[in-house]
Order: sequence, then C-alpha cells, then structure tokens
Amino acid sequence: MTELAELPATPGAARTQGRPRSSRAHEAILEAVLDLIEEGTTVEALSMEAIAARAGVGKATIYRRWAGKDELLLETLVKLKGPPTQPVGDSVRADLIRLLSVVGQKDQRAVRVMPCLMPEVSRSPEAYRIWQEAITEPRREVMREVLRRGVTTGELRADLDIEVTVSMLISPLLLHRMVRWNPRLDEVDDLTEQIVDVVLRGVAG
Amino acid sequence: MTELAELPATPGAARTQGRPRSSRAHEAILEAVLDLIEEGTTVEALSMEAIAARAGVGKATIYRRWAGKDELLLETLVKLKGPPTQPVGDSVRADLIRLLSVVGQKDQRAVRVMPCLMPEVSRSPEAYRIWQEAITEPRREVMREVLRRGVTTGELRADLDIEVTVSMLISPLLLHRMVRWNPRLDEVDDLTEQIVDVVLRGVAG
DNA sequence: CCGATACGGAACGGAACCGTATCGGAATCC
DNA sequence: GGATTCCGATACGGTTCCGTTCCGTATCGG
Repeated sequence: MTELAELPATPGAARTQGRPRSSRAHEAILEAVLDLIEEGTTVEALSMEAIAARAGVGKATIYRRWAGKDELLLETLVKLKGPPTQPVGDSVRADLIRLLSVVGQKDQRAVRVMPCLMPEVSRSPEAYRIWQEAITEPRREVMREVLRRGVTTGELRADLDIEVTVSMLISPLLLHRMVRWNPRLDEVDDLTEQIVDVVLRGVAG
Repeated sequence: MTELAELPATPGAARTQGRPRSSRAHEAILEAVLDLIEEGTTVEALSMEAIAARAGVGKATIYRRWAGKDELLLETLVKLKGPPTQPVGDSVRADLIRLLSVVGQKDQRAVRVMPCLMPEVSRSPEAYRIWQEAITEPRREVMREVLRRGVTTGELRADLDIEVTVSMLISPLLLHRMVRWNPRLDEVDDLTEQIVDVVLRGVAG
C-alpha cells in the first residue's frame, strides 16, 4: 500500500519532528471496529488484535493513539452517526414523516451496531453521555423544533408535552428497526404514517 | 452447606440409580448467571468459571446439565420473566394504564439484564425466537385482548390496527425504562397516563 | 543529509478461560 | 451393604488476548 499525503491526526498535539501520524491508519482503525461489530462481534469480545488485523495495522499503531479499548470505542461511537436529517418546513405532518421515515433506514450499519452498544450504554455513564450527546439528543432536538412550530401555528395543542410526544413518535420505529420488537410490524407498510396520524390526532390543537 | 431433600432436576430423564441431581445447584447456577449479568458482565464476557464460583458449584456440575454456555443462557432467558400482568376488566383506559405501569418496574433485575441480552437477540435467531415467545409476545397478547375488547364495545375505532397500537403504547415506556433513551422523561410523573390518553384520543371510536 | 517519529509486522511473558479429568465424600436405589 | 451417580474442588493442556518491545522501513522537519 502506497502512503500518500497524510493529514495530521491529532492537530492539537504540537508535534514538530518526525513522521506524522497517518490519518489513513486512524480511519482504518475506526472502520475496522465498526465492521467487526456489524459482523457480529460483541463489543466485549472485540480484540485489539482482530481490530489491528482487520485495519491492516500494527497493534502498536492503535496503542499509540488510544490508551485502551474503552477510549477507542468512545471515539467510534461518536463517529457512528453523522448529522441528523433536517426538516423542510412543510406541514408538521409532512416533516414528521420525513424525519421518522429515515429512522434505522439511512445507515444500515448503525442499525446493526446500536444493539451491540446497548450493554455499554447501560453500564458506563461515560458511554451513556456520549451516546446521548452525539446521537439521540440532536435527533430529538430536530423533532422538538417541528413540534414547537406546530404549537405556534395552532396545529398542535398549546399545553402539549413536547418530550413525551417526541418519544411517542420515535420509540415504536426505533424499537422495531433496531431489535424488531414486534415482528408483525414487518407487514405494515405505512407504519410511519399510521404512527404520525394517531399521535397528531391525539395532540391536535 | 447441608444438602436437604432434592427434587429431580430433569424429570424427563428416567434415572433410577445413583445420587439424584441437586435442584439446589440447578437454581444456584441460573441465579448466578442473572446476578453476574445484573452486575455488569456482558453475556459474551460471562465465564463458566465465574458462574461456577458465584453459584458455589463445580464447573463439572454445570457441564453435566448444559452442553455449553449457549444452552445455559437460553434457559436463563426463559426463567428471567414470569407470566405477564393480567388486566382486571375495567375500562380500556384503566386496563392499559395497569398493564403499562408495570413495564420495567415489576422486576428491577430484568431491566438491567435485558439491554445486555440485546446483542444476543439481534445476532442469534434462536435467542430472538425464545425472547419473542417467552417474553415479548405474551405481553403483547394481553394488551391485544384489551384493545379488541375496546373495539367491540365501541370505545375504539373499528378499523384500528391493533399491532401498531400495541407498539405505540409500549415502546416509549420500554425504551425509557430499559435504556433511558430520553432522560428528560425522568421528570414526567404521569408518563403512562399521558401516553395512554394521547393514543386513545388518536384511535377513539 | 540527519535526527526523529510513525509505520506494519512479529515476538514476548502473563493472564484468563475453555472443556475435561480426577479426587474423596455424599446421597440414593437395589 | 454395595453399586451408582452426583457433589464441590482442584489441576491440566490448549487457546486467546493483553499490552509491550523490538525489528527494518518510510516519511517528515531542519
């Protein structure tokens, strides 16, 4: 493998001398972690040796960047999901359907990885915090904004509890796409629309 | 520890001779598995040695009953949850609130164990099947019955999709109590009532 | 060009765990 | 009482992984 131009992997560290760290190796390591988890390796069962082998990297290259498996996993968790889908500003109903229809559909890998991270999230406060800040909270905030707009336009009830409504909208889809909690929902083709319509009728202004 | 009267642990096996298997040891092993998971051991990281030590049992005693870790875990999964809560037959609203208020509250240990089982459930079809048959499906069926009754009495819409409604009722509570998906719901004290009321208003007859 | 650092790869000692075997003792049936 | 099986405990060889250290090479700044 020919090494091309590399970007500094840790720009904060003022390293002046010597060969800079390969951002290519950095990315390959994070990708290897996600690949292995997606293929069925539990987070606990992830071995640094398997990660290094999959990434085509020496173990020392990993330990040079992260103190241990925990630190590596936290960085991987943040990388897992990009920015949330944005609403377009149509009707509340159309925006909600737009936001919800991508739950567990945009990134198939994330769907497979998330259940494997649940043990970490429920055990480690640090993993829970990062999961919340990087993944769930930004997505809730987008949906809150849509609901707030609905309240100001009068489409939705003024005394609406936004947090509860957000949870009611997302939870059924999340649980279905992540762990297939109720397999019978596989056969429902307009699931998102049904959920949105029931909730909107329940919280109409 | 004095060994008292023992029940046959595997009544199907027609064993006539020798010392019978200790049901005390049987129970201790299953309890040890649940204890260890509750304390934060991942299913994958569970070691037979730790289970034996916690149960106060020799490793051979475990291997005498189960072929390996997988079989032991499946039996543990079935044991985890008892029969579901039953409705009393009041109004649909009261029954739904009754059923939902125990989600993740009756057995605190189950709440901590379930997220740790998610990787198994999403990876192994056998674990998924047992999880569905022994845990989720019986609870859905109880709630379906309540909803069907509501349809016949006219409280609920006749063309109601029961599967979707069941998921809409349970999912927000399940996700909150299991993984605390939205921590802001901690401060909502009438969460169950809010959810039931929004859904019922959405699917009213 | 030279010093410094990173690279992939291989090897290391130590630790944990697997599944089996064996021990002396205990419980039960015939 | 004798045969049989299970009991908890311990030891075993084999495997996997950890985190470190060492190669020879590659890539940077000065």
